[in-house]
Amino acid sequence: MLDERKAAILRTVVKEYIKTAQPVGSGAVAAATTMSVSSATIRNDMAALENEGFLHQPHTSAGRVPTDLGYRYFVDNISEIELPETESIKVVDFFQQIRGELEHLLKDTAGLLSNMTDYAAVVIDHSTDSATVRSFQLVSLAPTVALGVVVLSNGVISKDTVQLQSDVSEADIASISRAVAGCLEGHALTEPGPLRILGEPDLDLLAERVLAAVSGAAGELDHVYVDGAARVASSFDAVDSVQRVLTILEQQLVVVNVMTDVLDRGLRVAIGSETGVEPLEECSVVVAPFQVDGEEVGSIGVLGPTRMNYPQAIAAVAVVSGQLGRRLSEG
Amino acid sequence: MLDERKAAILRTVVKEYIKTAQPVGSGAVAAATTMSVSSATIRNDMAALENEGFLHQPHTSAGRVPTDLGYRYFVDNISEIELPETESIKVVDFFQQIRGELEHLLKDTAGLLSNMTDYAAVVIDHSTDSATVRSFQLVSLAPTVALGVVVLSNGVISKDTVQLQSDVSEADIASISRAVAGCLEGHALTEPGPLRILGEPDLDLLAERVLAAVSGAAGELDHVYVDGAARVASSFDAVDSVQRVLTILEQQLVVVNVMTDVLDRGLRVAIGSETGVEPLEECSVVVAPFQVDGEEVGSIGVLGPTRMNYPQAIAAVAVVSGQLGRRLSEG
DNA sequence: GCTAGCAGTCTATCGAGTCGAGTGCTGAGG
DNA sequence: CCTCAGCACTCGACTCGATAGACTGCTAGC
Repeated sequence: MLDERKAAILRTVVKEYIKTAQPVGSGAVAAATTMSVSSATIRNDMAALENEGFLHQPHTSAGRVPTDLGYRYFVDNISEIELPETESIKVVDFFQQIRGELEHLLKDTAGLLSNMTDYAAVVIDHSTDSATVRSFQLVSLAPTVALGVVVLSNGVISKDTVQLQSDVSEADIASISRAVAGCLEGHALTEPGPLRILGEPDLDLLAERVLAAVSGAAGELDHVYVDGAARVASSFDAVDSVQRVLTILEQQLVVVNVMTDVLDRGLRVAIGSETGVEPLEECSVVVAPFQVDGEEVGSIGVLGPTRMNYPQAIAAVAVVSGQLGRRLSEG
Repeated sequence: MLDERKAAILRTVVKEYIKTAQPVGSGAVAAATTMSVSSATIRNDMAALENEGFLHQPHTSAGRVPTDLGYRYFVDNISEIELPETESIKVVDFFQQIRGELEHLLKDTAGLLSNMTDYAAVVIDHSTDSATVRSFQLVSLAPTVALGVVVLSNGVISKDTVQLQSDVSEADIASISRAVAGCLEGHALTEPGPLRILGEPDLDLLAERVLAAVSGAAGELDHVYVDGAARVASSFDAVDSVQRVLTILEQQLVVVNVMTDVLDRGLRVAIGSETGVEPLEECSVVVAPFQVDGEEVGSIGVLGPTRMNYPQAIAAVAVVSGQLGRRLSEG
């Protein structure tokens, strides 16, 4: 545990470093706080903080830079999480005015969050896991290809093509369609009801395959929306850092894993190596789940440099996730 | 017009610069060619080439760098467009093995192209404009919200939500659904057939609104797939160049405009400012349309630095667009 | 028309020297 | 025991001058 003064010093070092991106010296800390101690005292404490692993000195005669541990202490002790009112109003307005498909809403939410924070933003939606099927239809595309189309209660559509070995008549397709629809409608896609027997072995087999294909496609339904990837570029000064991060951001699977992982560990913020992904060592992630009708159905987050404006990012993520949940609960 | 030797010199300068990213001197040109002239002669020609606008000298006592005009001459006079056989085989294999939805196919095609060239790749699909409707269904989502779902002959789904003023019974939704389906099925989404009159003014009005909404959504169907955006990072050495380019790549509308623009002007390659977009001044674009059954239904392209390996990129784009068209024509 | 040779130009690099920011330590004072 | 002014020290950043090297343009001879 840190005594109060050291904690204050650590806080100011982090804040200053976030602001200036330059190593922070004892003089700068003395100037930036209202503390009535001299820079010499601060120097002693900073040396101690370095020993304890919270700060790092790039070289003698340079100021200090926070370590991941330093940032960690900082975010664990943030008291005031507040967004300037103009910002919160922007968010509320955004969710009041937005109309249209769920997909667009989520994409635009990522855009909003990225805009507010100036980092890359991610929205992950698995509300589809718990949505119920409103309609199912099997549509014949080509002589031996059919497409199963599922409409879910949240307006999302899931589909999967099914290869048919031999020609199947339109009438048979229709009856398979009805049978599968019967066992899906009203249920979650992953938990279909019993499949009504059609009587013809060929068709029953096909119906089962269709059902398996369609409910199997449910796994792909973790929809991911990334926006503002370009913004992370300005946070780094080495081109290859930028490339590493962008490469990760392009792999949506990795992004999803990182975010769910962080949430599973009960964290809201993952700093540097805490992300668990080596190319993100210079990055931090701030996440929050969002809820619809009390149930967690997705998560949103931002990804930026470890030298991130945590209070602002945490506040933005919190407000947006709250408002997004509210908006989605309204339908 | 350039005499043969100057042309050869320009070619080598471009090739060397593409390879090394360093200004190319007369000595390097002499060493890289089989020409039996001395560096002094080459010097004279290079000075002339600079006067004519094909080369640029960053400063006295530096080698020369191609201008956009120099690249233009180079690409206009590329003779052998050939991909190493191993590469072409990779492409053919790729299209033989790939299965599944059109969307995944196109996304993976972008991935393939990016992989081959090491630049960002773009695939634009407007095959949906000419696809015919296989099925239409109106699904009720909430008391006053319904979703029109269109399944097209290429397996693509288009949808649009429709707000209903008042409660509409399930039976009425079904009859609207049938009416709209009747006038859409078998037609292109943009050219529906006549709408069957239901007799009830309220429902007819609603049916028209649904039809308008659904065929209006067709405009959004220009599907764009971008892959390998991260790769462009390594092509530049200034972080803000990277950011400018990435910002453009994130705006799919701009990307589509640039690519269709280039094709409309009858070009296959746009170099630097030829792209018509200011942030892409340091970039070049190589595009090709792809055809299904003889009809152009989309385009693919790569985006990289002006210092691009044009022969390789042009060859890759050509081969991939050809194979993609062939694959899609097979169904 | 070509080219060897040469003088001239400009960059990149290196070392020396200086500046300044910031440190750690010490010793005096509360 | 804590605080702090003072001081010597360290080390990166910047400047300057000199040097080396990469090219060039020009000239004069073949």
